[in-house]
Amino acid sequence: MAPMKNASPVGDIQSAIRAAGARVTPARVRALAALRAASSPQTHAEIEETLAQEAHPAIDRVTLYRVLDWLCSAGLAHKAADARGVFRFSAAQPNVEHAGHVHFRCTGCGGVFCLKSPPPPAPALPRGFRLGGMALDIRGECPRCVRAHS
Amino acid sequence: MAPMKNASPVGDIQSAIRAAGARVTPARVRALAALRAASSPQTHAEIEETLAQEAHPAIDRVTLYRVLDWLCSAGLAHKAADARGVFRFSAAQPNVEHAGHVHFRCTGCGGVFCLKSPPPPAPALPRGFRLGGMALDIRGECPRCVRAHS
DNA sequence: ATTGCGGATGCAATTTTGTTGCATTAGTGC
DNA sequence: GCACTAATGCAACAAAATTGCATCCGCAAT
Repeated sequence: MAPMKNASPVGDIQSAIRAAGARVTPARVRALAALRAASSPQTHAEIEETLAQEAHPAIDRVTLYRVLDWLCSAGLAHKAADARGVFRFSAAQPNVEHAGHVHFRCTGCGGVFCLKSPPPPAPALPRGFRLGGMALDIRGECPRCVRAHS
Repeated sequence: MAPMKNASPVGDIQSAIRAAGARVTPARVRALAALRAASSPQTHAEIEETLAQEAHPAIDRVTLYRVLDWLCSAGLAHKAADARGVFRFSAAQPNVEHAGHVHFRCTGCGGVFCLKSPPPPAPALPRGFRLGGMALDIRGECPRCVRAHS
């Protein structure tokens, strides 16, 4: 099993959730704790199984989906599809500002890494086009997957 | 819709399939032709819809899955999960380099436009990371949708 | 503490995406 | 043309993710 190294104090988790302007519920606390304790990006099923072994009341499948999506929209987690096409969730590293830099997505494990590089300037658009948003998607393999793959 | 510029001669496709040591069937020819004509990696559903509009007998959903997987195992196509977790297929050995320009996706009509702008330089990666690909996804509205929307 | 509001949850049902089994069809070499 | 078998089509299945709605509970005002 994955070693549980980075267990966050419950207080940190609660204040992180509260700081995002939402209610502190068991589902959110436990899901975020599981994400932070995990040593690699987890699928919904893996998180569900982890939480099921916790001697607390089980969390509904759908609720877990919604909690995970909320964590992402709150900036507390990242969501990315792995090589099999299933979503993997990982805890966002605290103290990192997520505007103004680029994300690297590992196609092997689905992990998201923050690069120091600033985002590129928007290219010139032809007449009439209206710019909505821009996403520089860098894909590749993280060091661990590079080793495991060979 | 995306313009169909890069249609391969049917003979090329047939010999490519034959060279892979397999039978030349309508499903394989049409699927590979659709992939080569596409201006961006296509999902199974998109390819299916494209082929359905072709006034030929429809190709079964499962057959298309198997054909696409076969094209990949034969080295004629590539398969990769996109950000939504859906597999996208693209023709291998592209005569058209799709790494040499940027795509603009209209959030209104879903159309994809190829911009002339060169892609930004790849940011420096930390040690151990292997760069797989880079996609600058620009979203917004195309001129027609800008007019229709206001 | 009590109460009320609305966000959060649980449950059922549905959609989307992809796979497996098997009988039938059709491409290819002869 | 004929036979052999890869390839197809159909049905059923399975996994992953979403939607609708009634109920519950965190939390702030009282």
